[in-house]
Amino acid sequence: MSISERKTREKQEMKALILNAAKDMFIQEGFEKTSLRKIADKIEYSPTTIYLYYKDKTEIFHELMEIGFSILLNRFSEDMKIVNPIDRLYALGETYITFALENSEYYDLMFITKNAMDKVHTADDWCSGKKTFMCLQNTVEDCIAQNQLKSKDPNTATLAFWAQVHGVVSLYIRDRMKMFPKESIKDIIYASTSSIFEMIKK
Amino acid sequence: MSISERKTREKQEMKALILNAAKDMFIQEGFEKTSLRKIADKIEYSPTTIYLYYKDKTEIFHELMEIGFSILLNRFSEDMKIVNPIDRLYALGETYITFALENSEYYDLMFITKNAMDKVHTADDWCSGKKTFMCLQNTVEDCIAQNQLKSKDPNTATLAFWAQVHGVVSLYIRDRMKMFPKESIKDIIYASTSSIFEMIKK
DNA sequence: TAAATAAAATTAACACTGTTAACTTAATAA
DNA sequence: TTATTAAGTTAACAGTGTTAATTTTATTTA
Repeated sequence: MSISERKTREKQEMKALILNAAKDMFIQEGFEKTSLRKIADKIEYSPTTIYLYYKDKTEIFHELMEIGFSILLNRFSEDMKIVNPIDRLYALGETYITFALENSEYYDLMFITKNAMDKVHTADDWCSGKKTFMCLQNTVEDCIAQNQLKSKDPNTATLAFWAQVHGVVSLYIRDRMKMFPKESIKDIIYASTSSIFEMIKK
Repeated sequence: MSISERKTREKQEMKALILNAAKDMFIQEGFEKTSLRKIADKIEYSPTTIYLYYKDKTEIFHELMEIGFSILLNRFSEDMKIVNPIDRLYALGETYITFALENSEYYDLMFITKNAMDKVHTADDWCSGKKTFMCLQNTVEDCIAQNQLKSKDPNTATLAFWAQVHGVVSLYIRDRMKMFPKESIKDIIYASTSSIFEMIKK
């Protein structure tokens, strides 16, 4: 039985090899500019070999997306230990922004890239994606339950907070902040979010 | 001198013909999936003819972006007549969201699409883009001057407000709101923004 | 160990893409 | 009417994702 074990292990290693090469190129060049032939070149295999391990290009993409979400979920898990809901909410926001600025290409394909959600249907896909969202939603609900937020409706409050942090980092990542002083952009990003935070809490 | 006049007019008409065909396809299919050959097919010209009127594919794209900004600027101009700064600010936010929901492909290429800003350098490009931003910035400054906002810093306040509306519509446009009840998404979008608005004003 | 089978990887090919160069057709000027 | 300029087309290049057929390699069976 050890031969089939090795086989599955080798299959896993090959998938990892492809994924790793793809990751580097996605991060540097983006999804569209990264071709399967370039990935194949990098790992010194023929382009079609990739199809023996991944159904198509988007499947590689989705696996990277899952990795991104598991990284973010990991960082969120630390914040979830904070007992006071409003402090927890603030920590989640800061973690979110820091993750986006440090892993902008991951963030890009998780929250911005077009058509990434096309084939996300089953509950199994998008799993850690939903979990990260639940961290935020539960925290907002806790805040409301403990009367720490001005808003009473969990849905609108969750979206408002998420939209705030997503808005600011996605404008930055997609290069729409040219009208702000370049040297202090990151400061402004954090400052604008924490100023909003001060206003939404009681 | 009337022949050269006609020539320049015909050139303009041809550009408009291409742009119009491209617009429809961009709006329905997006930038990447719209090929020059398909555009050429639609207007019944050969693909290379397009190059006699536009430098490359991105130049068509940028002209569409300019059109989008001029539409938005037009709607903003109406709001700018409102004398009370805080009312004006609220109107701008609502106009922004409505524009984004009604013209999502325009919005997409104006504020989300990757690399769209690559060749935007000169002050002449991006002109109405900057003007729309100035509407928001000036209004925020007016609000602060009249002590109608809790925030004192124009930069962070402007970004915070913009990020709020951009965040919410871009999550919607790029299909990241599957966890919200589908039938009431648009309501939640407007509700979350106006709830934030109530909190940032004095 | 040698032949048969299964798995892994490759080459060739298809139908696309944006873009350039060379050629043909139509319109203007001499 | 001929020479010149402009407009439009065809052919071609280098690239893309993907499929089918083929070869190479590894494993199993006789």
